[in-house]
Amino acid sequence: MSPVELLHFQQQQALQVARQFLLQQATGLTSPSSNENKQPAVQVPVSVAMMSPQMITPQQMQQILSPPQLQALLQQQQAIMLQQLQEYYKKQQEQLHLQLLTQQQAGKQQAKEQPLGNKQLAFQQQLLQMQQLQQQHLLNLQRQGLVSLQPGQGTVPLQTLPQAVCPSDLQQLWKEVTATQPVEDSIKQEGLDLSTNTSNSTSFSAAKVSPPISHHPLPNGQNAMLTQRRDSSSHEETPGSHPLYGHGECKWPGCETLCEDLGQFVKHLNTEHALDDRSTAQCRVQMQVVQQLEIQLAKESERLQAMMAHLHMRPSEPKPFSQPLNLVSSATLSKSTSDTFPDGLPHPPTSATAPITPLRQGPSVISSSTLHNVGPIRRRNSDKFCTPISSELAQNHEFYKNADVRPPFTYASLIRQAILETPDRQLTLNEIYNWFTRMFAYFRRNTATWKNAVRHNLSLHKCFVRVENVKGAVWTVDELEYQKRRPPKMTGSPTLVKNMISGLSYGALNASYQAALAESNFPLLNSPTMINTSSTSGMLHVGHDDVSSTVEQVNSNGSNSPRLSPQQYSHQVHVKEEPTETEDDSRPVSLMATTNQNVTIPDDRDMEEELPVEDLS
DNA sequence: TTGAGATTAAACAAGC
DNA sequence: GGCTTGTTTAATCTCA
Repeated sequence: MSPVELLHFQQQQALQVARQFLLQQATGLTSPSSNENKQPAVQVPVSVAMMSPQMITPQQMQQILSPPQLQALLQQQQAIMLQQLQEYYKKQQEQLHLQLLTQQQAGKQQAKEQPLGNKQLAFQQQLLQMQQLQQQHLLNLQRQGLVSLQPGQGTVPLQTLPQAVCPSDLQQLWKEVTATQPVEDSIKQEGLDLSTNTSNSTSFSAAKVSPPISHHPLPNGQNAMLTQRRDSSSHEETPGSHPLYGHGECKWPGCETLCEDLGQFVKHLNTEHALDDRSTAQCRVQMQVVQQLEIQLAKESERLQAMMAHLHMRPSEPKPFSQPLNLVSSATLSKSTSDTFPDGLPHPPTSATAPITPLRQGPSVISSSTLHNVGPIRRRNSDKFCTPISSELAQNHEFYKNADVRPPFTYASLIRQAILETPDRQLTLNEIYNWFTRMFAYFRRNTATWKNAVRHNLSLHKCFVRVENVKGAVWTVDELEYQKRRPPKMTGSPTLVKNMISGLSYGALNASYQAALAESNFPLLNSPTMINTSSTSGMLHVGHDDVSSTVEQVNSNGSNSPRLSPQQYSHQVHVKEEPTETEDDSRPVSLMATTNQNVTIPDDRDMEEELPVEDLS
């Protein structure tokens, strides 16, 4: 993208931001209910609210444009925004004045009964509010650096500017106003005195001012650039530009005094809008306006969150379901989710549903980047990063049970989980099938496919040991083999190791959600299902199963080596008798056949004796 | 680009 | 013979 294109793009963005704000302002002004809302104000950073989602980050801009270009760009944006805002406010003022005149004429007929019509007063108040809204918005813009003093304003006595009042000063003003004048009086005074300028010549003292532009850093780091731009001596902007000065007249609420140039305006500002009861009352009203705006913003934000929650959670869809943990795709969604649900976790679905998608979908339907279940993406994050599948299933049990979403786990991990969930750590093939269908809606169809896969996995992986008992053949898990089967891949990666330490390495989980899950996952890591104490599956590892279980965590813990952890290593020494590729090569049968033959023995006792014998071989 | 792992499909055998 | 269970191979896909 060339600088010219970027410039144009930025201008469009600035226009869009201005339009969005104007729309919000219009909504707030025309909404009668907004004035009735007396909820506590919610502090919402306007800089965030104003941020356009598609806005290019300052880092990107800095990479593309040179500092002078950036300065010119920002100045252009601000000029456009300011111009649009001023035009809008002027139109609003004209419209309100028109309505006011109409009401005044109508009010004259009722003047005998009501010296001052309520409607007229309401209009006046609305006009006042609108004007103060304009001022407040300009103040906000300036505080954020979106609108700044123009280069030519370097001569302006900044201490006289109303936006120079810092919050503490406003609080002081507030105290003064509340101590001297009731709110109603101040409003009424403003309402009746919109076009008069009767203030005295008291001026702001330097002690009561703060720097003209507060140094709230913008979230995207634009502060530095804007500061730099303020020091710039460039151009373009007409020197006679001021937030309260436009179209040759004073924009102070209710003033509209014509000023030929900025100097005259400044003089007018110092004399007519100095610190007095009237100005403090205006500040007080302005604070109320701000409060209402914040309430309105809070309402709109809440509405937005509800909309997003609706669109993502689809509660009214015929197949509602909650998203599993790793469905949260963005910080925004995460925020909305956490706001919607106090526990910060997606709530399980409340109703059983039919399969969401009849299509065969990729395992990683639940990746962070793919919120929706589309695309044959495969990602078995559980195996890759030793995901505590038990915790995942525990937290999203209802989801997987009802939603036709393929679980993001490998067949092997699912089979292992099914086996480990049983008290005796063993399952027949049919019981494994039942566990799959019971736990996952996804496995209630295409049975031939996934059952074949289950059988294939059971036979393929050495970690699954077939044991024949009196009831027939059952499958158990050799935890050690399971760990050996998948050596850690996070070799030397501090980040991954760190994630593993936390036990939250869902891979697809975003950082915020990982943080939210931290507490809930740790206890689950120690859940009984994660501790393998089965004597059956343990075979020769009786007494080591806890270690084996620990290995899963210890592995995650710190070993930055692809080799086994100390526990595993000692284990490996101890169980070196287990079939290895070399040993199998010397055998006439395959590894799997050997393993299975070794363990497919009449009873556990023989089985336990078998392997030490193999050790000797 | 490549290798490893996972998935899917299929063939085949054994047992009931 | 049909079904289930179990084994094995091969092709394909995904990801690091």
